Amino acid sequence: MSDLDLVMQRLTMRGHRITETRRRVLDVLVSMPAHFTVDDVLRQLPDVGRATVFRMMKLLQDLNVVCRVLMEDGSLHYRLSTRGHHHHLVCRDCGKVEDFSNCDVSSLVQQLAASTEYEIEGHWLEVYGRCSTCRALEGTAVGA
Amino acid sequence: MSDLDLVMQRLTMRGHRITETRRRVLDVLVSMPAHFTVDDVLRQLPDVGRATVFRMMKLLQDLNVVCRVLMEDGSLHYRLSTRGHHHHLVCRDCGKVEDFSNCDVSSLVQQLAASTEYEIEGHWLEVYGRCSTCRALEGTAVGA
DNA sequence: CTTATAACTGATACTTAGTATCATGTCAGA
DNA sequence: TCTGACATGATACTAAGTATCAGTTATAAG
Repeated sequence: MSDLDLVMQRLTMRGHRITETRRRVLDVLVSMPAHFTVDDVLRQLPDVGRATVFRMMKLLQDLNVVCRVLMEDGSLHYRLSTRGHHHHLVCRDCGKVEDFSNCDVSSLVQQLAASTEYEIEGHWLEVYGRCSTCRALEGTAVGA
Repeated sequence: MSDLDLVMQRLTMRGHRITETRRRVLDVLVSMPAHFTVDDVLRQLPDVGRATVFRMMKLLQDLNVVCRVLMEDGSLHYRLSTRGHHHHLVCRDCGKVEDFSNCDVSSLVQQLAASTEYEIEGHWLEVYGRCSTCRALEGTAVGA
């Protein structure tokens, strides 16, 4: 059973319907690069409505199929989610996104909880930098 | 010398001018709650142009006077910045925002740098939870 | 295999956040 | 006080997302 079928199954399990449009959007999503916008998706599916794709992205966020990435410029993109809690390491040159979940924010969170008396329920962490490929490229660039 | 004067000084030092509008916007900013939107500011200054306030917010971000807060719903608000690098602890009930800078993300960052060969240049961390006040309130609430 | 209906769709219009343009106004240095 | 670069406000625009609504379709009950 393919990943797409799994998503379909999760949809029906939640009382949602499997439609041709949803199938087509999902097909496009898996072919997308590291991160994308709704308009990227729409460009590949000109006959699908804007609202439909936005509705679907919200659905897929609930289902943990996609998540949002906060870019360094403050804009939010979408991306296929690895299952469960994770964070993003974003290359600010090529835009590549890597996940990591071995985040030891937990100790920080405990520390915070103790010092502030907050009941911590979640966190959002994005790390920005430059991937090895982009660093290598800069080494060979002229103007660098 | 007041905080506002300090900001003015920083503006002139960077070659910007002190205008009546800027003074008025700054006055409003310091009277704002924990976080706010540009429209919150505009409501208090109906005769100031939208673009002007947005321009000013960008300027003030450069000057480290304000920063942006990512709310749990994904919307971005502004807030007066504590000087320098820090993160936000946001109460999802009352919206209160606290800063913390004793973040030991540095060890995490080092770990990431080693395992991914990224050159890490920055990070964004927001922690969500419920402050002690809101937790206490829930204890007394009926429907809880 | 029908059929009823709740869910889905696309169009449209709207909202919110922010940017671009441009003619007018004004700060601040010479 | 003059002057030009900087700042302003109006306007129009873009981008991201939501609301509404009439028409379509999946699906499950009969």
